[in-house]
Amino acid sequence: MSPRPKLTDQHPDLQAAIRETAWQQMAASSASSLSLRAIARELGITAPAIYNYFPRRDDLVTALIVDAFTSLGESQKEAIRDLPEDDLPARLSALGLAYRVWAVTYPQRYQLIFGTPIPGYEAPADITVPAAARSLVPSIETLQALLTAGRLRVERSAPMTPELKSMLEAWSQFTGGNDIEVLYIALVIWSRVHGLVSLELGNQLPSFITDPGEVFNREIATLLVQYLKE
Amino acid sequence: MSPRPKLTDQHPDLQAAIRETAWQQMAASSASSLSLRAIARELGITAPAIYNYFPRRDDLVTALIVDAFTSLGESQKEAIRDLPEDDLPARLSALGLAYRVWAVTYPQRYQLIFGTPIPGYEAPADITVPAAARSLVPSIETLQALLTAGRLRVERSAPMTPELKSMLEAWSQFTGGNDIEVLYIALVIWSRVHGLVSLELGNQLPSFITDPGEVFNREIATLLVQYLKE
DNA sequence: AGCAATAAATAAACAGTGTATATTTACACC
DNA sequence: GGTGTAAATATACACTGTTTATTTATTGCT
Repeated sequence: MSPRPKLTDQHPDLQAAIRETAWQQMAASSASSLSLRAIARELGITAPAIYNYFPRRDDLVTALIVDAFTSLGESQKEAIRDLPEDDLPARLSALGLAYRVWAVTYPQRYQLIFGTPIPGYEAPADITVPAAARSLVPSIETLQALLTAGRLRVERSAPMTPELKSMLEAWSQFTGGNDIEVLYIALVIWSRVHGLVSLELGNQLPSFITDPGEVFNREIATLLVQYLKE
Repeated sequence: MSPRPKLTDQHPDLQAAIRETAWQQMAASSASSLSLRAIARELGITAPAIYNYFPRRDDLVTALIVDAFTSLGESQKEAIRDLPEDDLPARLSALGLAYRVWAVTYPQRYQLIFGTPIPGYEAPADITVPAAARSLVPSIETLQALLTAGRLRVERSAPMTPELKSMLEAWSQFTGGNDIEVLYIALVIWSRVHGLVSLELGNQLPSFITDPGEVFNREIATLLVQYLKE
């Protein structure tokens, strides 16, 4: 085999092909089974060739994480696209349910983002945190609309310390003026939804919970009861 | 070196020494840096020698996971030991706060249990799930005591489907007759606490949340407001 | 058109991993 | 005191990510 294949012989977009093959292999077994050599074998190239597109394995992993976050963000937008803009409770509920559906549908993407399946890999926070924040946008917008409509119940929370308030205010300045109570509730709702999904996918729920979706659905319904009024 | 060292020359309890060294190395770097060969080097033995104590690497990992769950359970018991038995809100709060303190103190143990840091490792649910359930016992007992004292607010949750009810009843039968609403609330409180801690340790919280403990503390306080009455 | 520069691949090698096999030897027991 | 067993070693295999030097297709310049 010649050291450099003719343009016509090789993949049109090897960079994308590598990512795609990586996803295929992670779907076939688990997120931790990512292997540069295996990807190279599948694509009919040698392992070092990948280094032209991803200087280190970690760069490939980071690219995959961005892919996964994008997929999550899309699914969140999708979830409320066909719902009437004024049915805010329905939209909030749909966002929560869609989070779990996405995670159960693509467990590898979920594990890649929220687990730590790649040994020695440390996610660059400057890339992953904004990507994560982007997928939170639909919930933040919905909660803000609820507050504006006077339908968000904020009085049933414990008081905020000045420290908490100032952190949330910094965040608010960044998002362009969301109410800090909106940001807080978005954060804790996310973490509630995330917590349940994380335990479900990690097989950590008590074995009696044969259908975690049942618990999840009730928790979403309870969220509405706890945080919405009227 | 002779194929078998004299008893006086070797570690008194090699099995324990292997686990201990594994913890040391995971603490030194990360949970994913577990390596049989590195452990063997540290102990002055060869890698295959470990197979006398753990037939596969996964068996060592499972033993470590049990260790970690035991540590978590101890810390939960410890958290309420010195609190008066009748101050149930204080006990519930202490259990929640102790969960995070434990996780932040021993991130490797936490990652080992709830992350998936070991490639290709699949936890045997028949071992890990009971271990996880054991560390839930203190919260379940506290919530049950709250219900008995008429201080648990159960009316602010969404209704249960028959399916959910029957799963919880099976669980109740196993724990020896806890109220199913107690089990449900224990589960969702755990998942709420777990969700926040998981995002904090995974560095997934928005960068503005410079002190996640602040969010956590308010969430524990809010939990008390939402689920306790009087 | 021809030549130099660049870019993208290969080949080979290194250090590391988990694991299987065969071999050696210290210990325990009859 | 010999025998059997158990616990270690030595060796080897197949894998991993990564580095280096080498080769060659493509591109740009004169």
